[in-house]
Amino acid sequence: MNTPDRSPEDDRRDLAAMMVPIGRALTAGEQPILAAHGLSMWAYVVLVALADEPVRTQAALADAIRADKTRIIQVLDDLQHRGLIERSPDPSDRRSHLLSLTTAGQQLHRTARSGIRTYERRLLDRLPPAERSGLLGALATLSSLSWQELTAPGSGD
Amino acid sequence: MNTPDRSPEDDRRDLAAMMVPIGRALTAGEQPILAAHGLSMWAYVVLVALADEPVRTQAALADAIRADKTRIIQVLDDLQHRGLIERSPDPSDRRSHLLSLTTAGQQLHRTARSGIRTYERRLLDRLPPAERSGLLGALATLSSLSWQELTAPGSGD
DNA sequence: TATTGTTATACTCTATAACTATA
DNA sequence: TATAGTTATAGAGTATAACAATA
Repeated sequence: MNTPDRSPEDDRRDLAAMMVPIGRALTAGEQPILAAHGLSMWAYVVLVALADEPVRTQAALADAIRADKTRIIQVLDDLQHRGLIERSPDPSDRRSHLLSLTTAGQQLHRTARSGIRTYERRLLDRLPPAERSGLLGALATLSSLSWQELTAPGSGD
Repeated sequence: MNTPDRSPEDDRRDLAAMMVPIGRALTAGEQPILAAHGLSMWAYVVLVALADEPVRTQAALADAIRADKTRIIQVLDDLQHRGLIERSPDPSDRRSHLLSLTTAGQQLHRTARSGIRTYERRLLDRLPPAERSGLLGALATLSSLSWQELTAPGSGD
């Protein structure tokens, strides 16, 4: 049995062992920025999800942000009471609520997102340009892959 | 107030919004590989931490892997019962246990790590070379930063 | 019968407090 | 008294089950 070829790249920590702690740090870094606007992480995720276009049901929203439908109810309650989102009963199906941002919600989303971008820019400035653009490109590419492709690549995807 | 300059890079999802789900997927992708060797994620993390050199106390190990000292006890119990690690009482201070891998533990670590690398290689093969090397470089750079530098970059670090 | 939204419950993971044995 | 390891307990976050309203 020969020693397999090892590229220099192989002498590194496992991907998840680097990615997960960095993700935790990013979350921790965003937290005070969001808290300054009275937003929890889930509340911000909801604002982001509704920013592009309204969503027809709470279940669809939960699905889109990979959350449990029971988990976002209190988040939606709070956002609604603060006038940041609207829950309009669908006249054609009174079971479901059309979810959309109010003007105040749109503004808060833009403000919070801007704060997060400033934070991210400061962090990314510590990376050499090639790493910075490679990271952003790789994250975009990986984000576009399905769960199956991410968790079992090369096995019939 | 003018519209601020926006580079094309700014038209993307938030870093954490991409990094955290990818980290979860990587963890999920590793899980069956580890389970095939009877290893939990924490058990694997312990093997990795002990692979380079023994650790003098359980508290120091917990610290090194960012775990609570109470959390790794059952993991250590299991690894010890399976003959993968040794807990040798320190003769000079019988409160503490020197932790080290047995030969079987070293072998299992190498085997599991190799399986994980194969998985990661298949996934990384889906990335263009520049993204792949940029990602690995960026993850290494970011991993080397302190918590303070990651969560509050540019504010006196 | 199935689905939307909701509430109540249980489960998992993690952290805190309290104990023992050594020092 | 302080520390290493352990056990027991409590807390946060999450998912599951059960319910009422509507289709």
